[in-house]
Amino acid sequence: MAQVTRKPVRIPEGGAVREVLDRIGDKWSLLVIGTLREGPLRFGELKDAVAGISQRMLTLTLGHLVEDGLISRTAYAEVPPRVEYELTELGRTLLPMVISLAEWAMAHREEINANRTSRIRNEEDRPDER
Amino acid sequence: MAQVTRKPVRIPEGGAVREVLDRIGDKWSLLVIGTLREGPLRFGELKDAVAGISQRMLTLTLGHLVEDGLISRTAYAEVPPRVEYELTELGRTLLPMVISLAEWAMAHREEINANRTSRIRNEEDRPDER
DNA sequence: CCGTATCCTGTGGGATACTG
DNA sequence: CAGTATCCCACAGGATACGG
Repeated sequence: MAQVTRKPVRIPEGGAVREVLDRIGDKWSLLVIGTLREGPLRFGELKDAVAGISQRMLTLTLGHLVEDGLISRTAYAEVPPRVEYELTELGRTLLPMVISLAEWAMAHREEINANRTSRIRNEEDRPDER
Repeated sequence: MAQVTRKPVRIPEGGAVREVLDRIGDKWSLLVIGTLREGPLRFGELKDAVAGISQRMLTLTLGHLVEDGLISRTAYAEVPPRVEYELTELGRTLLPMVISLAEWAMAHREEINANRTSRIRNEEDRPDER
């Protein structure tokens, strides 16, 4: 997702979709939201739960989501600092889709992989058909 | 979405979600899929319907989606070439989520924008609080 | 009309090191 | 523990021109 830098893009009305996709359609947002479905989590817990995410990206992603009002951030002034992130009302309205998407992903992963590798094999089998 | 270049990323099991998100979570895939909800469309029609997409990206996106078996491509050997794209069975199973997502986007766009701009204003009001 | 081939830039995002 | 600060570059993706 590059060069979205607020182009003119008049976009009749489906623009709203683009706009929101530019927000939650990045590499980690949906994953983070889905991870918070059970309840609040600390920074470190999220880091562990969302496998593969870097500290930097978790910070940034959380920042955006808090900014957009999808999750809330609560910092407890304790000795080892503790910060908890939790879905807001708004964030929770997004949850059903995230969960559906995740389930769809799990259910059809194999099929998609099969499709694409079979197609690749077909192309490789005919070295020069152009 | 950069450097997804098939990292090792062991990811316990939510990896399936990452994998699928890497496919349909790009800038245009969901938009294209949503646009095909009514039925088959020609290349040019898609280009017009998906506001803002470049010819190149439409070609690439369609290519991936066909590869993954989410949409089908039918070329008619006519004088001005005609090519139609249509959701496959698999692709249609994804439609409910895409539509929900789009509706959610339209419904909450304002709210999200309000959240973020109010926050930005707060920061700007205090020019030097660092 | 439907692409494909190039070229080129912006930026997403990882790695690493440092603070309160 | 929970970030911030830098550095850095692979690559998404726009613009443009050409081809069947």
